[in-house]
Amino acid sequence: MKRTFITIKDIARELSISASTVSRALKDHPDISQETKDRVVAYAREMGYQPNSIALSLKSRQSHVIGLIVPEIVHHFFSSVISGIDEVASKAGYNVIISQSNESFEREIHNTRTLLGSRVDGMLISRTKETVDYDHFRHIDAAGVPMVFFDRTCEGVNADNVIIDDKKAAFDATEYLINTGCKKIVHLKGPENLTISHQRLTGYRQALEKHAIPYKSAYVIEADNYEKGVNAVRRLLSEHNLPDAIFTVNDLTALGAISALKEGGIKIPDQVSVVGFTNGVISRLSDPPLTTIEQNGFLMGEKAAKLLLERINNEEELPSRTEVIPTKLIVRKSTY
Amino acid sequence: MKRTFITIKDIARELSISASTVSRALKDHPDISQETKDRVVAYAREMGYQPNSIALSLKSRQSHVIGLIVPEIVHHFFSSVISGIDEVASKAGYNVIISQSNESFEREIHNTRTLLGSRVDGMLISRTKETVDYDHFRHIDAAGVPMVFFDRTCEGVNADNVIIDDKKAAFDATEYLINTGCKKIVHLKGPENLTISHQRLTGYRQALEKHAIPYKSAYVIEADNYEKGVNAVRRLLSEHNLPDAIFTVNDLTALGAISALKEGGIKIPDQVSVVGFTNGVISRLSDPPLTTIEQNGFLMGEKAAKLLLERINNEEELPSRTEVIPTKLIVRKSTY
DNA sequence: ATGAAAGCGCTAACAA
DNA sequence: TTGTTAGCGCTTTCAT
Repeated sequence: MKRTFITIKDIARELSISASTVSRALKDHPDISQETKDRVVAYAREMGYQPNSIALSLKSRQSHVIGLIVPEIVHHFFSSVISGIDEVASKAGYNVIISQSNESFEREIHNTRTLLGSRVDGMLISRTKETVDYDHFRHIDAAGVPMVFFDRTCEGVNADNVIIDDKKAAFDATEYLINTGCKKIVHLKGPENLTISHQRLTGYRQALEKHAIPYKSAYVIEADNYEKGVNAVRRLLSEHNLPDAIFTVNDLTALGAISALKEGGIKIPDQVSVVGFTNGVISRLSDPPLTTIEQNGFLMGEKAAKLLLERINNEEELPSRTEVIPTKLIVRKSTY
Repeated sequence: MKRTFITIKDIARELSISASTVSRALKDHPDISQETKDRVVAYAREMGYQPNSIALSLKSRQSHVIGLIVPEIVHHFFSSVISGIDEVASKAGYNVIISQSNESFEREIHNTRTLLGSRVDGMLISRTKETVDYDHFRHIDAAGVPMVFFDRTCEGVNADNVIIDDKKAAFDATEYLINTGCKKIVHLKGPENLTISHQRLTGYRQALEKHAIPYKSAYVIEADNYEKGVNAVRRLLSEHNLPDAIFTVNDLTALGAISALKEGGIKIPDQVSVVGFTNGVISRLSDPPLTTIEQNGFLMGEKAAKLLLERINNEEELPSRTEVIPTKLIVRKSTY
């Protein structure tokens, strides 16, 4: 299977003109006579000439490629982000090279090296949970390649960040529960070592505080996946410690909670309201449909790509910016 | 923000040797003295030298990049495929440029052009539902760029295909329904234009035939998303034409069907059994959990990438191959 | 209006 | 053992 790409030289030889004339004719340069242009364009089209962007990249020192590193592709949130990135990038004439770190620090480092070798014009990164050392990112910056972090930021690295306001989102969710009459609100929180867990917990506490509801540590339980959600709620039920609302760190955990509640014969939302976080596909389709926080991954991807393109196309050093993607409470049938 | 990449020339100048010596030293060429190698390697490492793969690509006429076109990234099945592709590609030293067609024929054509321009070494494609004309794919073949289609194939195009045994999977699903006592089995099928739709319909028919259940065209309705699933079943209900089972072309449609059944007060699976197709995350979490066909996207991605790499690394023309990924019926609570 | 030549970063055949 | 040269495909001064 051998490649058969026609080049500018081929066209030049065939039409007995020089390569530079062909090049100019192809880009409608004013110096070239209409007749020559017509001949060149006609022949190029006939032969299906496709400019070699590798040669262009080498010449212009611009690859028109954006490097992307995500922890996992198979994840509704991240794939939404990727989709948003692709949308903006392709419109601007950029290609996207994708790579996943699989939450492995080693792989993340390897990915940055590869992308640097590919001379990507910029990188979009969501770091792994493991990543605590940012030298590889500083190295990218030192090479003069702009970066934008999304969802998971890196303090102290010269780059833009795109995040959501976790604290406010959690506050909104909790306040909504309070406003619909709930007083005993359990929070199923995320792992200690993630910033989002803290932020969301803080938003929850602030809402309670505002409405003079005492904070009870027994009502905050670590659970961030389906199974843990099931177990946490089963325990509450067995202790006859039924709350009137549950606010979870993500949708899957909420579904686990709902499953355990149903199992215990508890009516949702009549006896217990449930609010999730993310607004993934599943939240719309669960039974009952889940009230949740919309965390717009597509928008985050679009925004991150736009910030990156701005940086790429700006000669001057821009100051580090942090963009906050708005969230929204989506009320469905798991609450009043 | 200006790029600061060090080149072989820079190293050569600094060490007062020629560029070719540096090049050879860096790849441990036997001709070069150990001393020179040491100096070069040390300096290169110190300066963080990263070979410019664009220059390498131009020289070697190999980009080590695979082009990927999917209809939609935000889709559990496709993101699984992408993940599998990335796994194999990155291990083999290939990058993946991703692009989505958004089920638009125009965009698909545009994507193929762009990727061709990028001189990708091969393409992995799942075409849009709209695509009926394959000239743009033939053009890729004419350029000598190998292709592998996955999930959605293109008859008459010189390429490999990776599919699942849709016919058998549909047969298995339908026969399972029959074996659990169902006789009036509705099939919500996919669009005419996709081979998978036909295959799944055929499997459904063959199962009926085997068990001497007459095929009724009124029981086969085109519906391939949530809303259409809802509508199709609502119509059946309003016509008092309740089946005892529904087999759908994908999970989302099944959930739509379930939603409409619940709305009509129909018990699942007591009155109607439901079987989906794909085994995405949602199927495990729906209420009731959905019986479905496991369609291993990750494996499909891995296989497709492997076939493509084989083609890329083989000079000889290989015959068109079709690889079938095994499926499995996952029985949950939406059936007996 | 067109052509010749140089160069982007790298490799490899050929010289020395 | 190392250097010189040419060339991958293209653009772009600088001639003509």
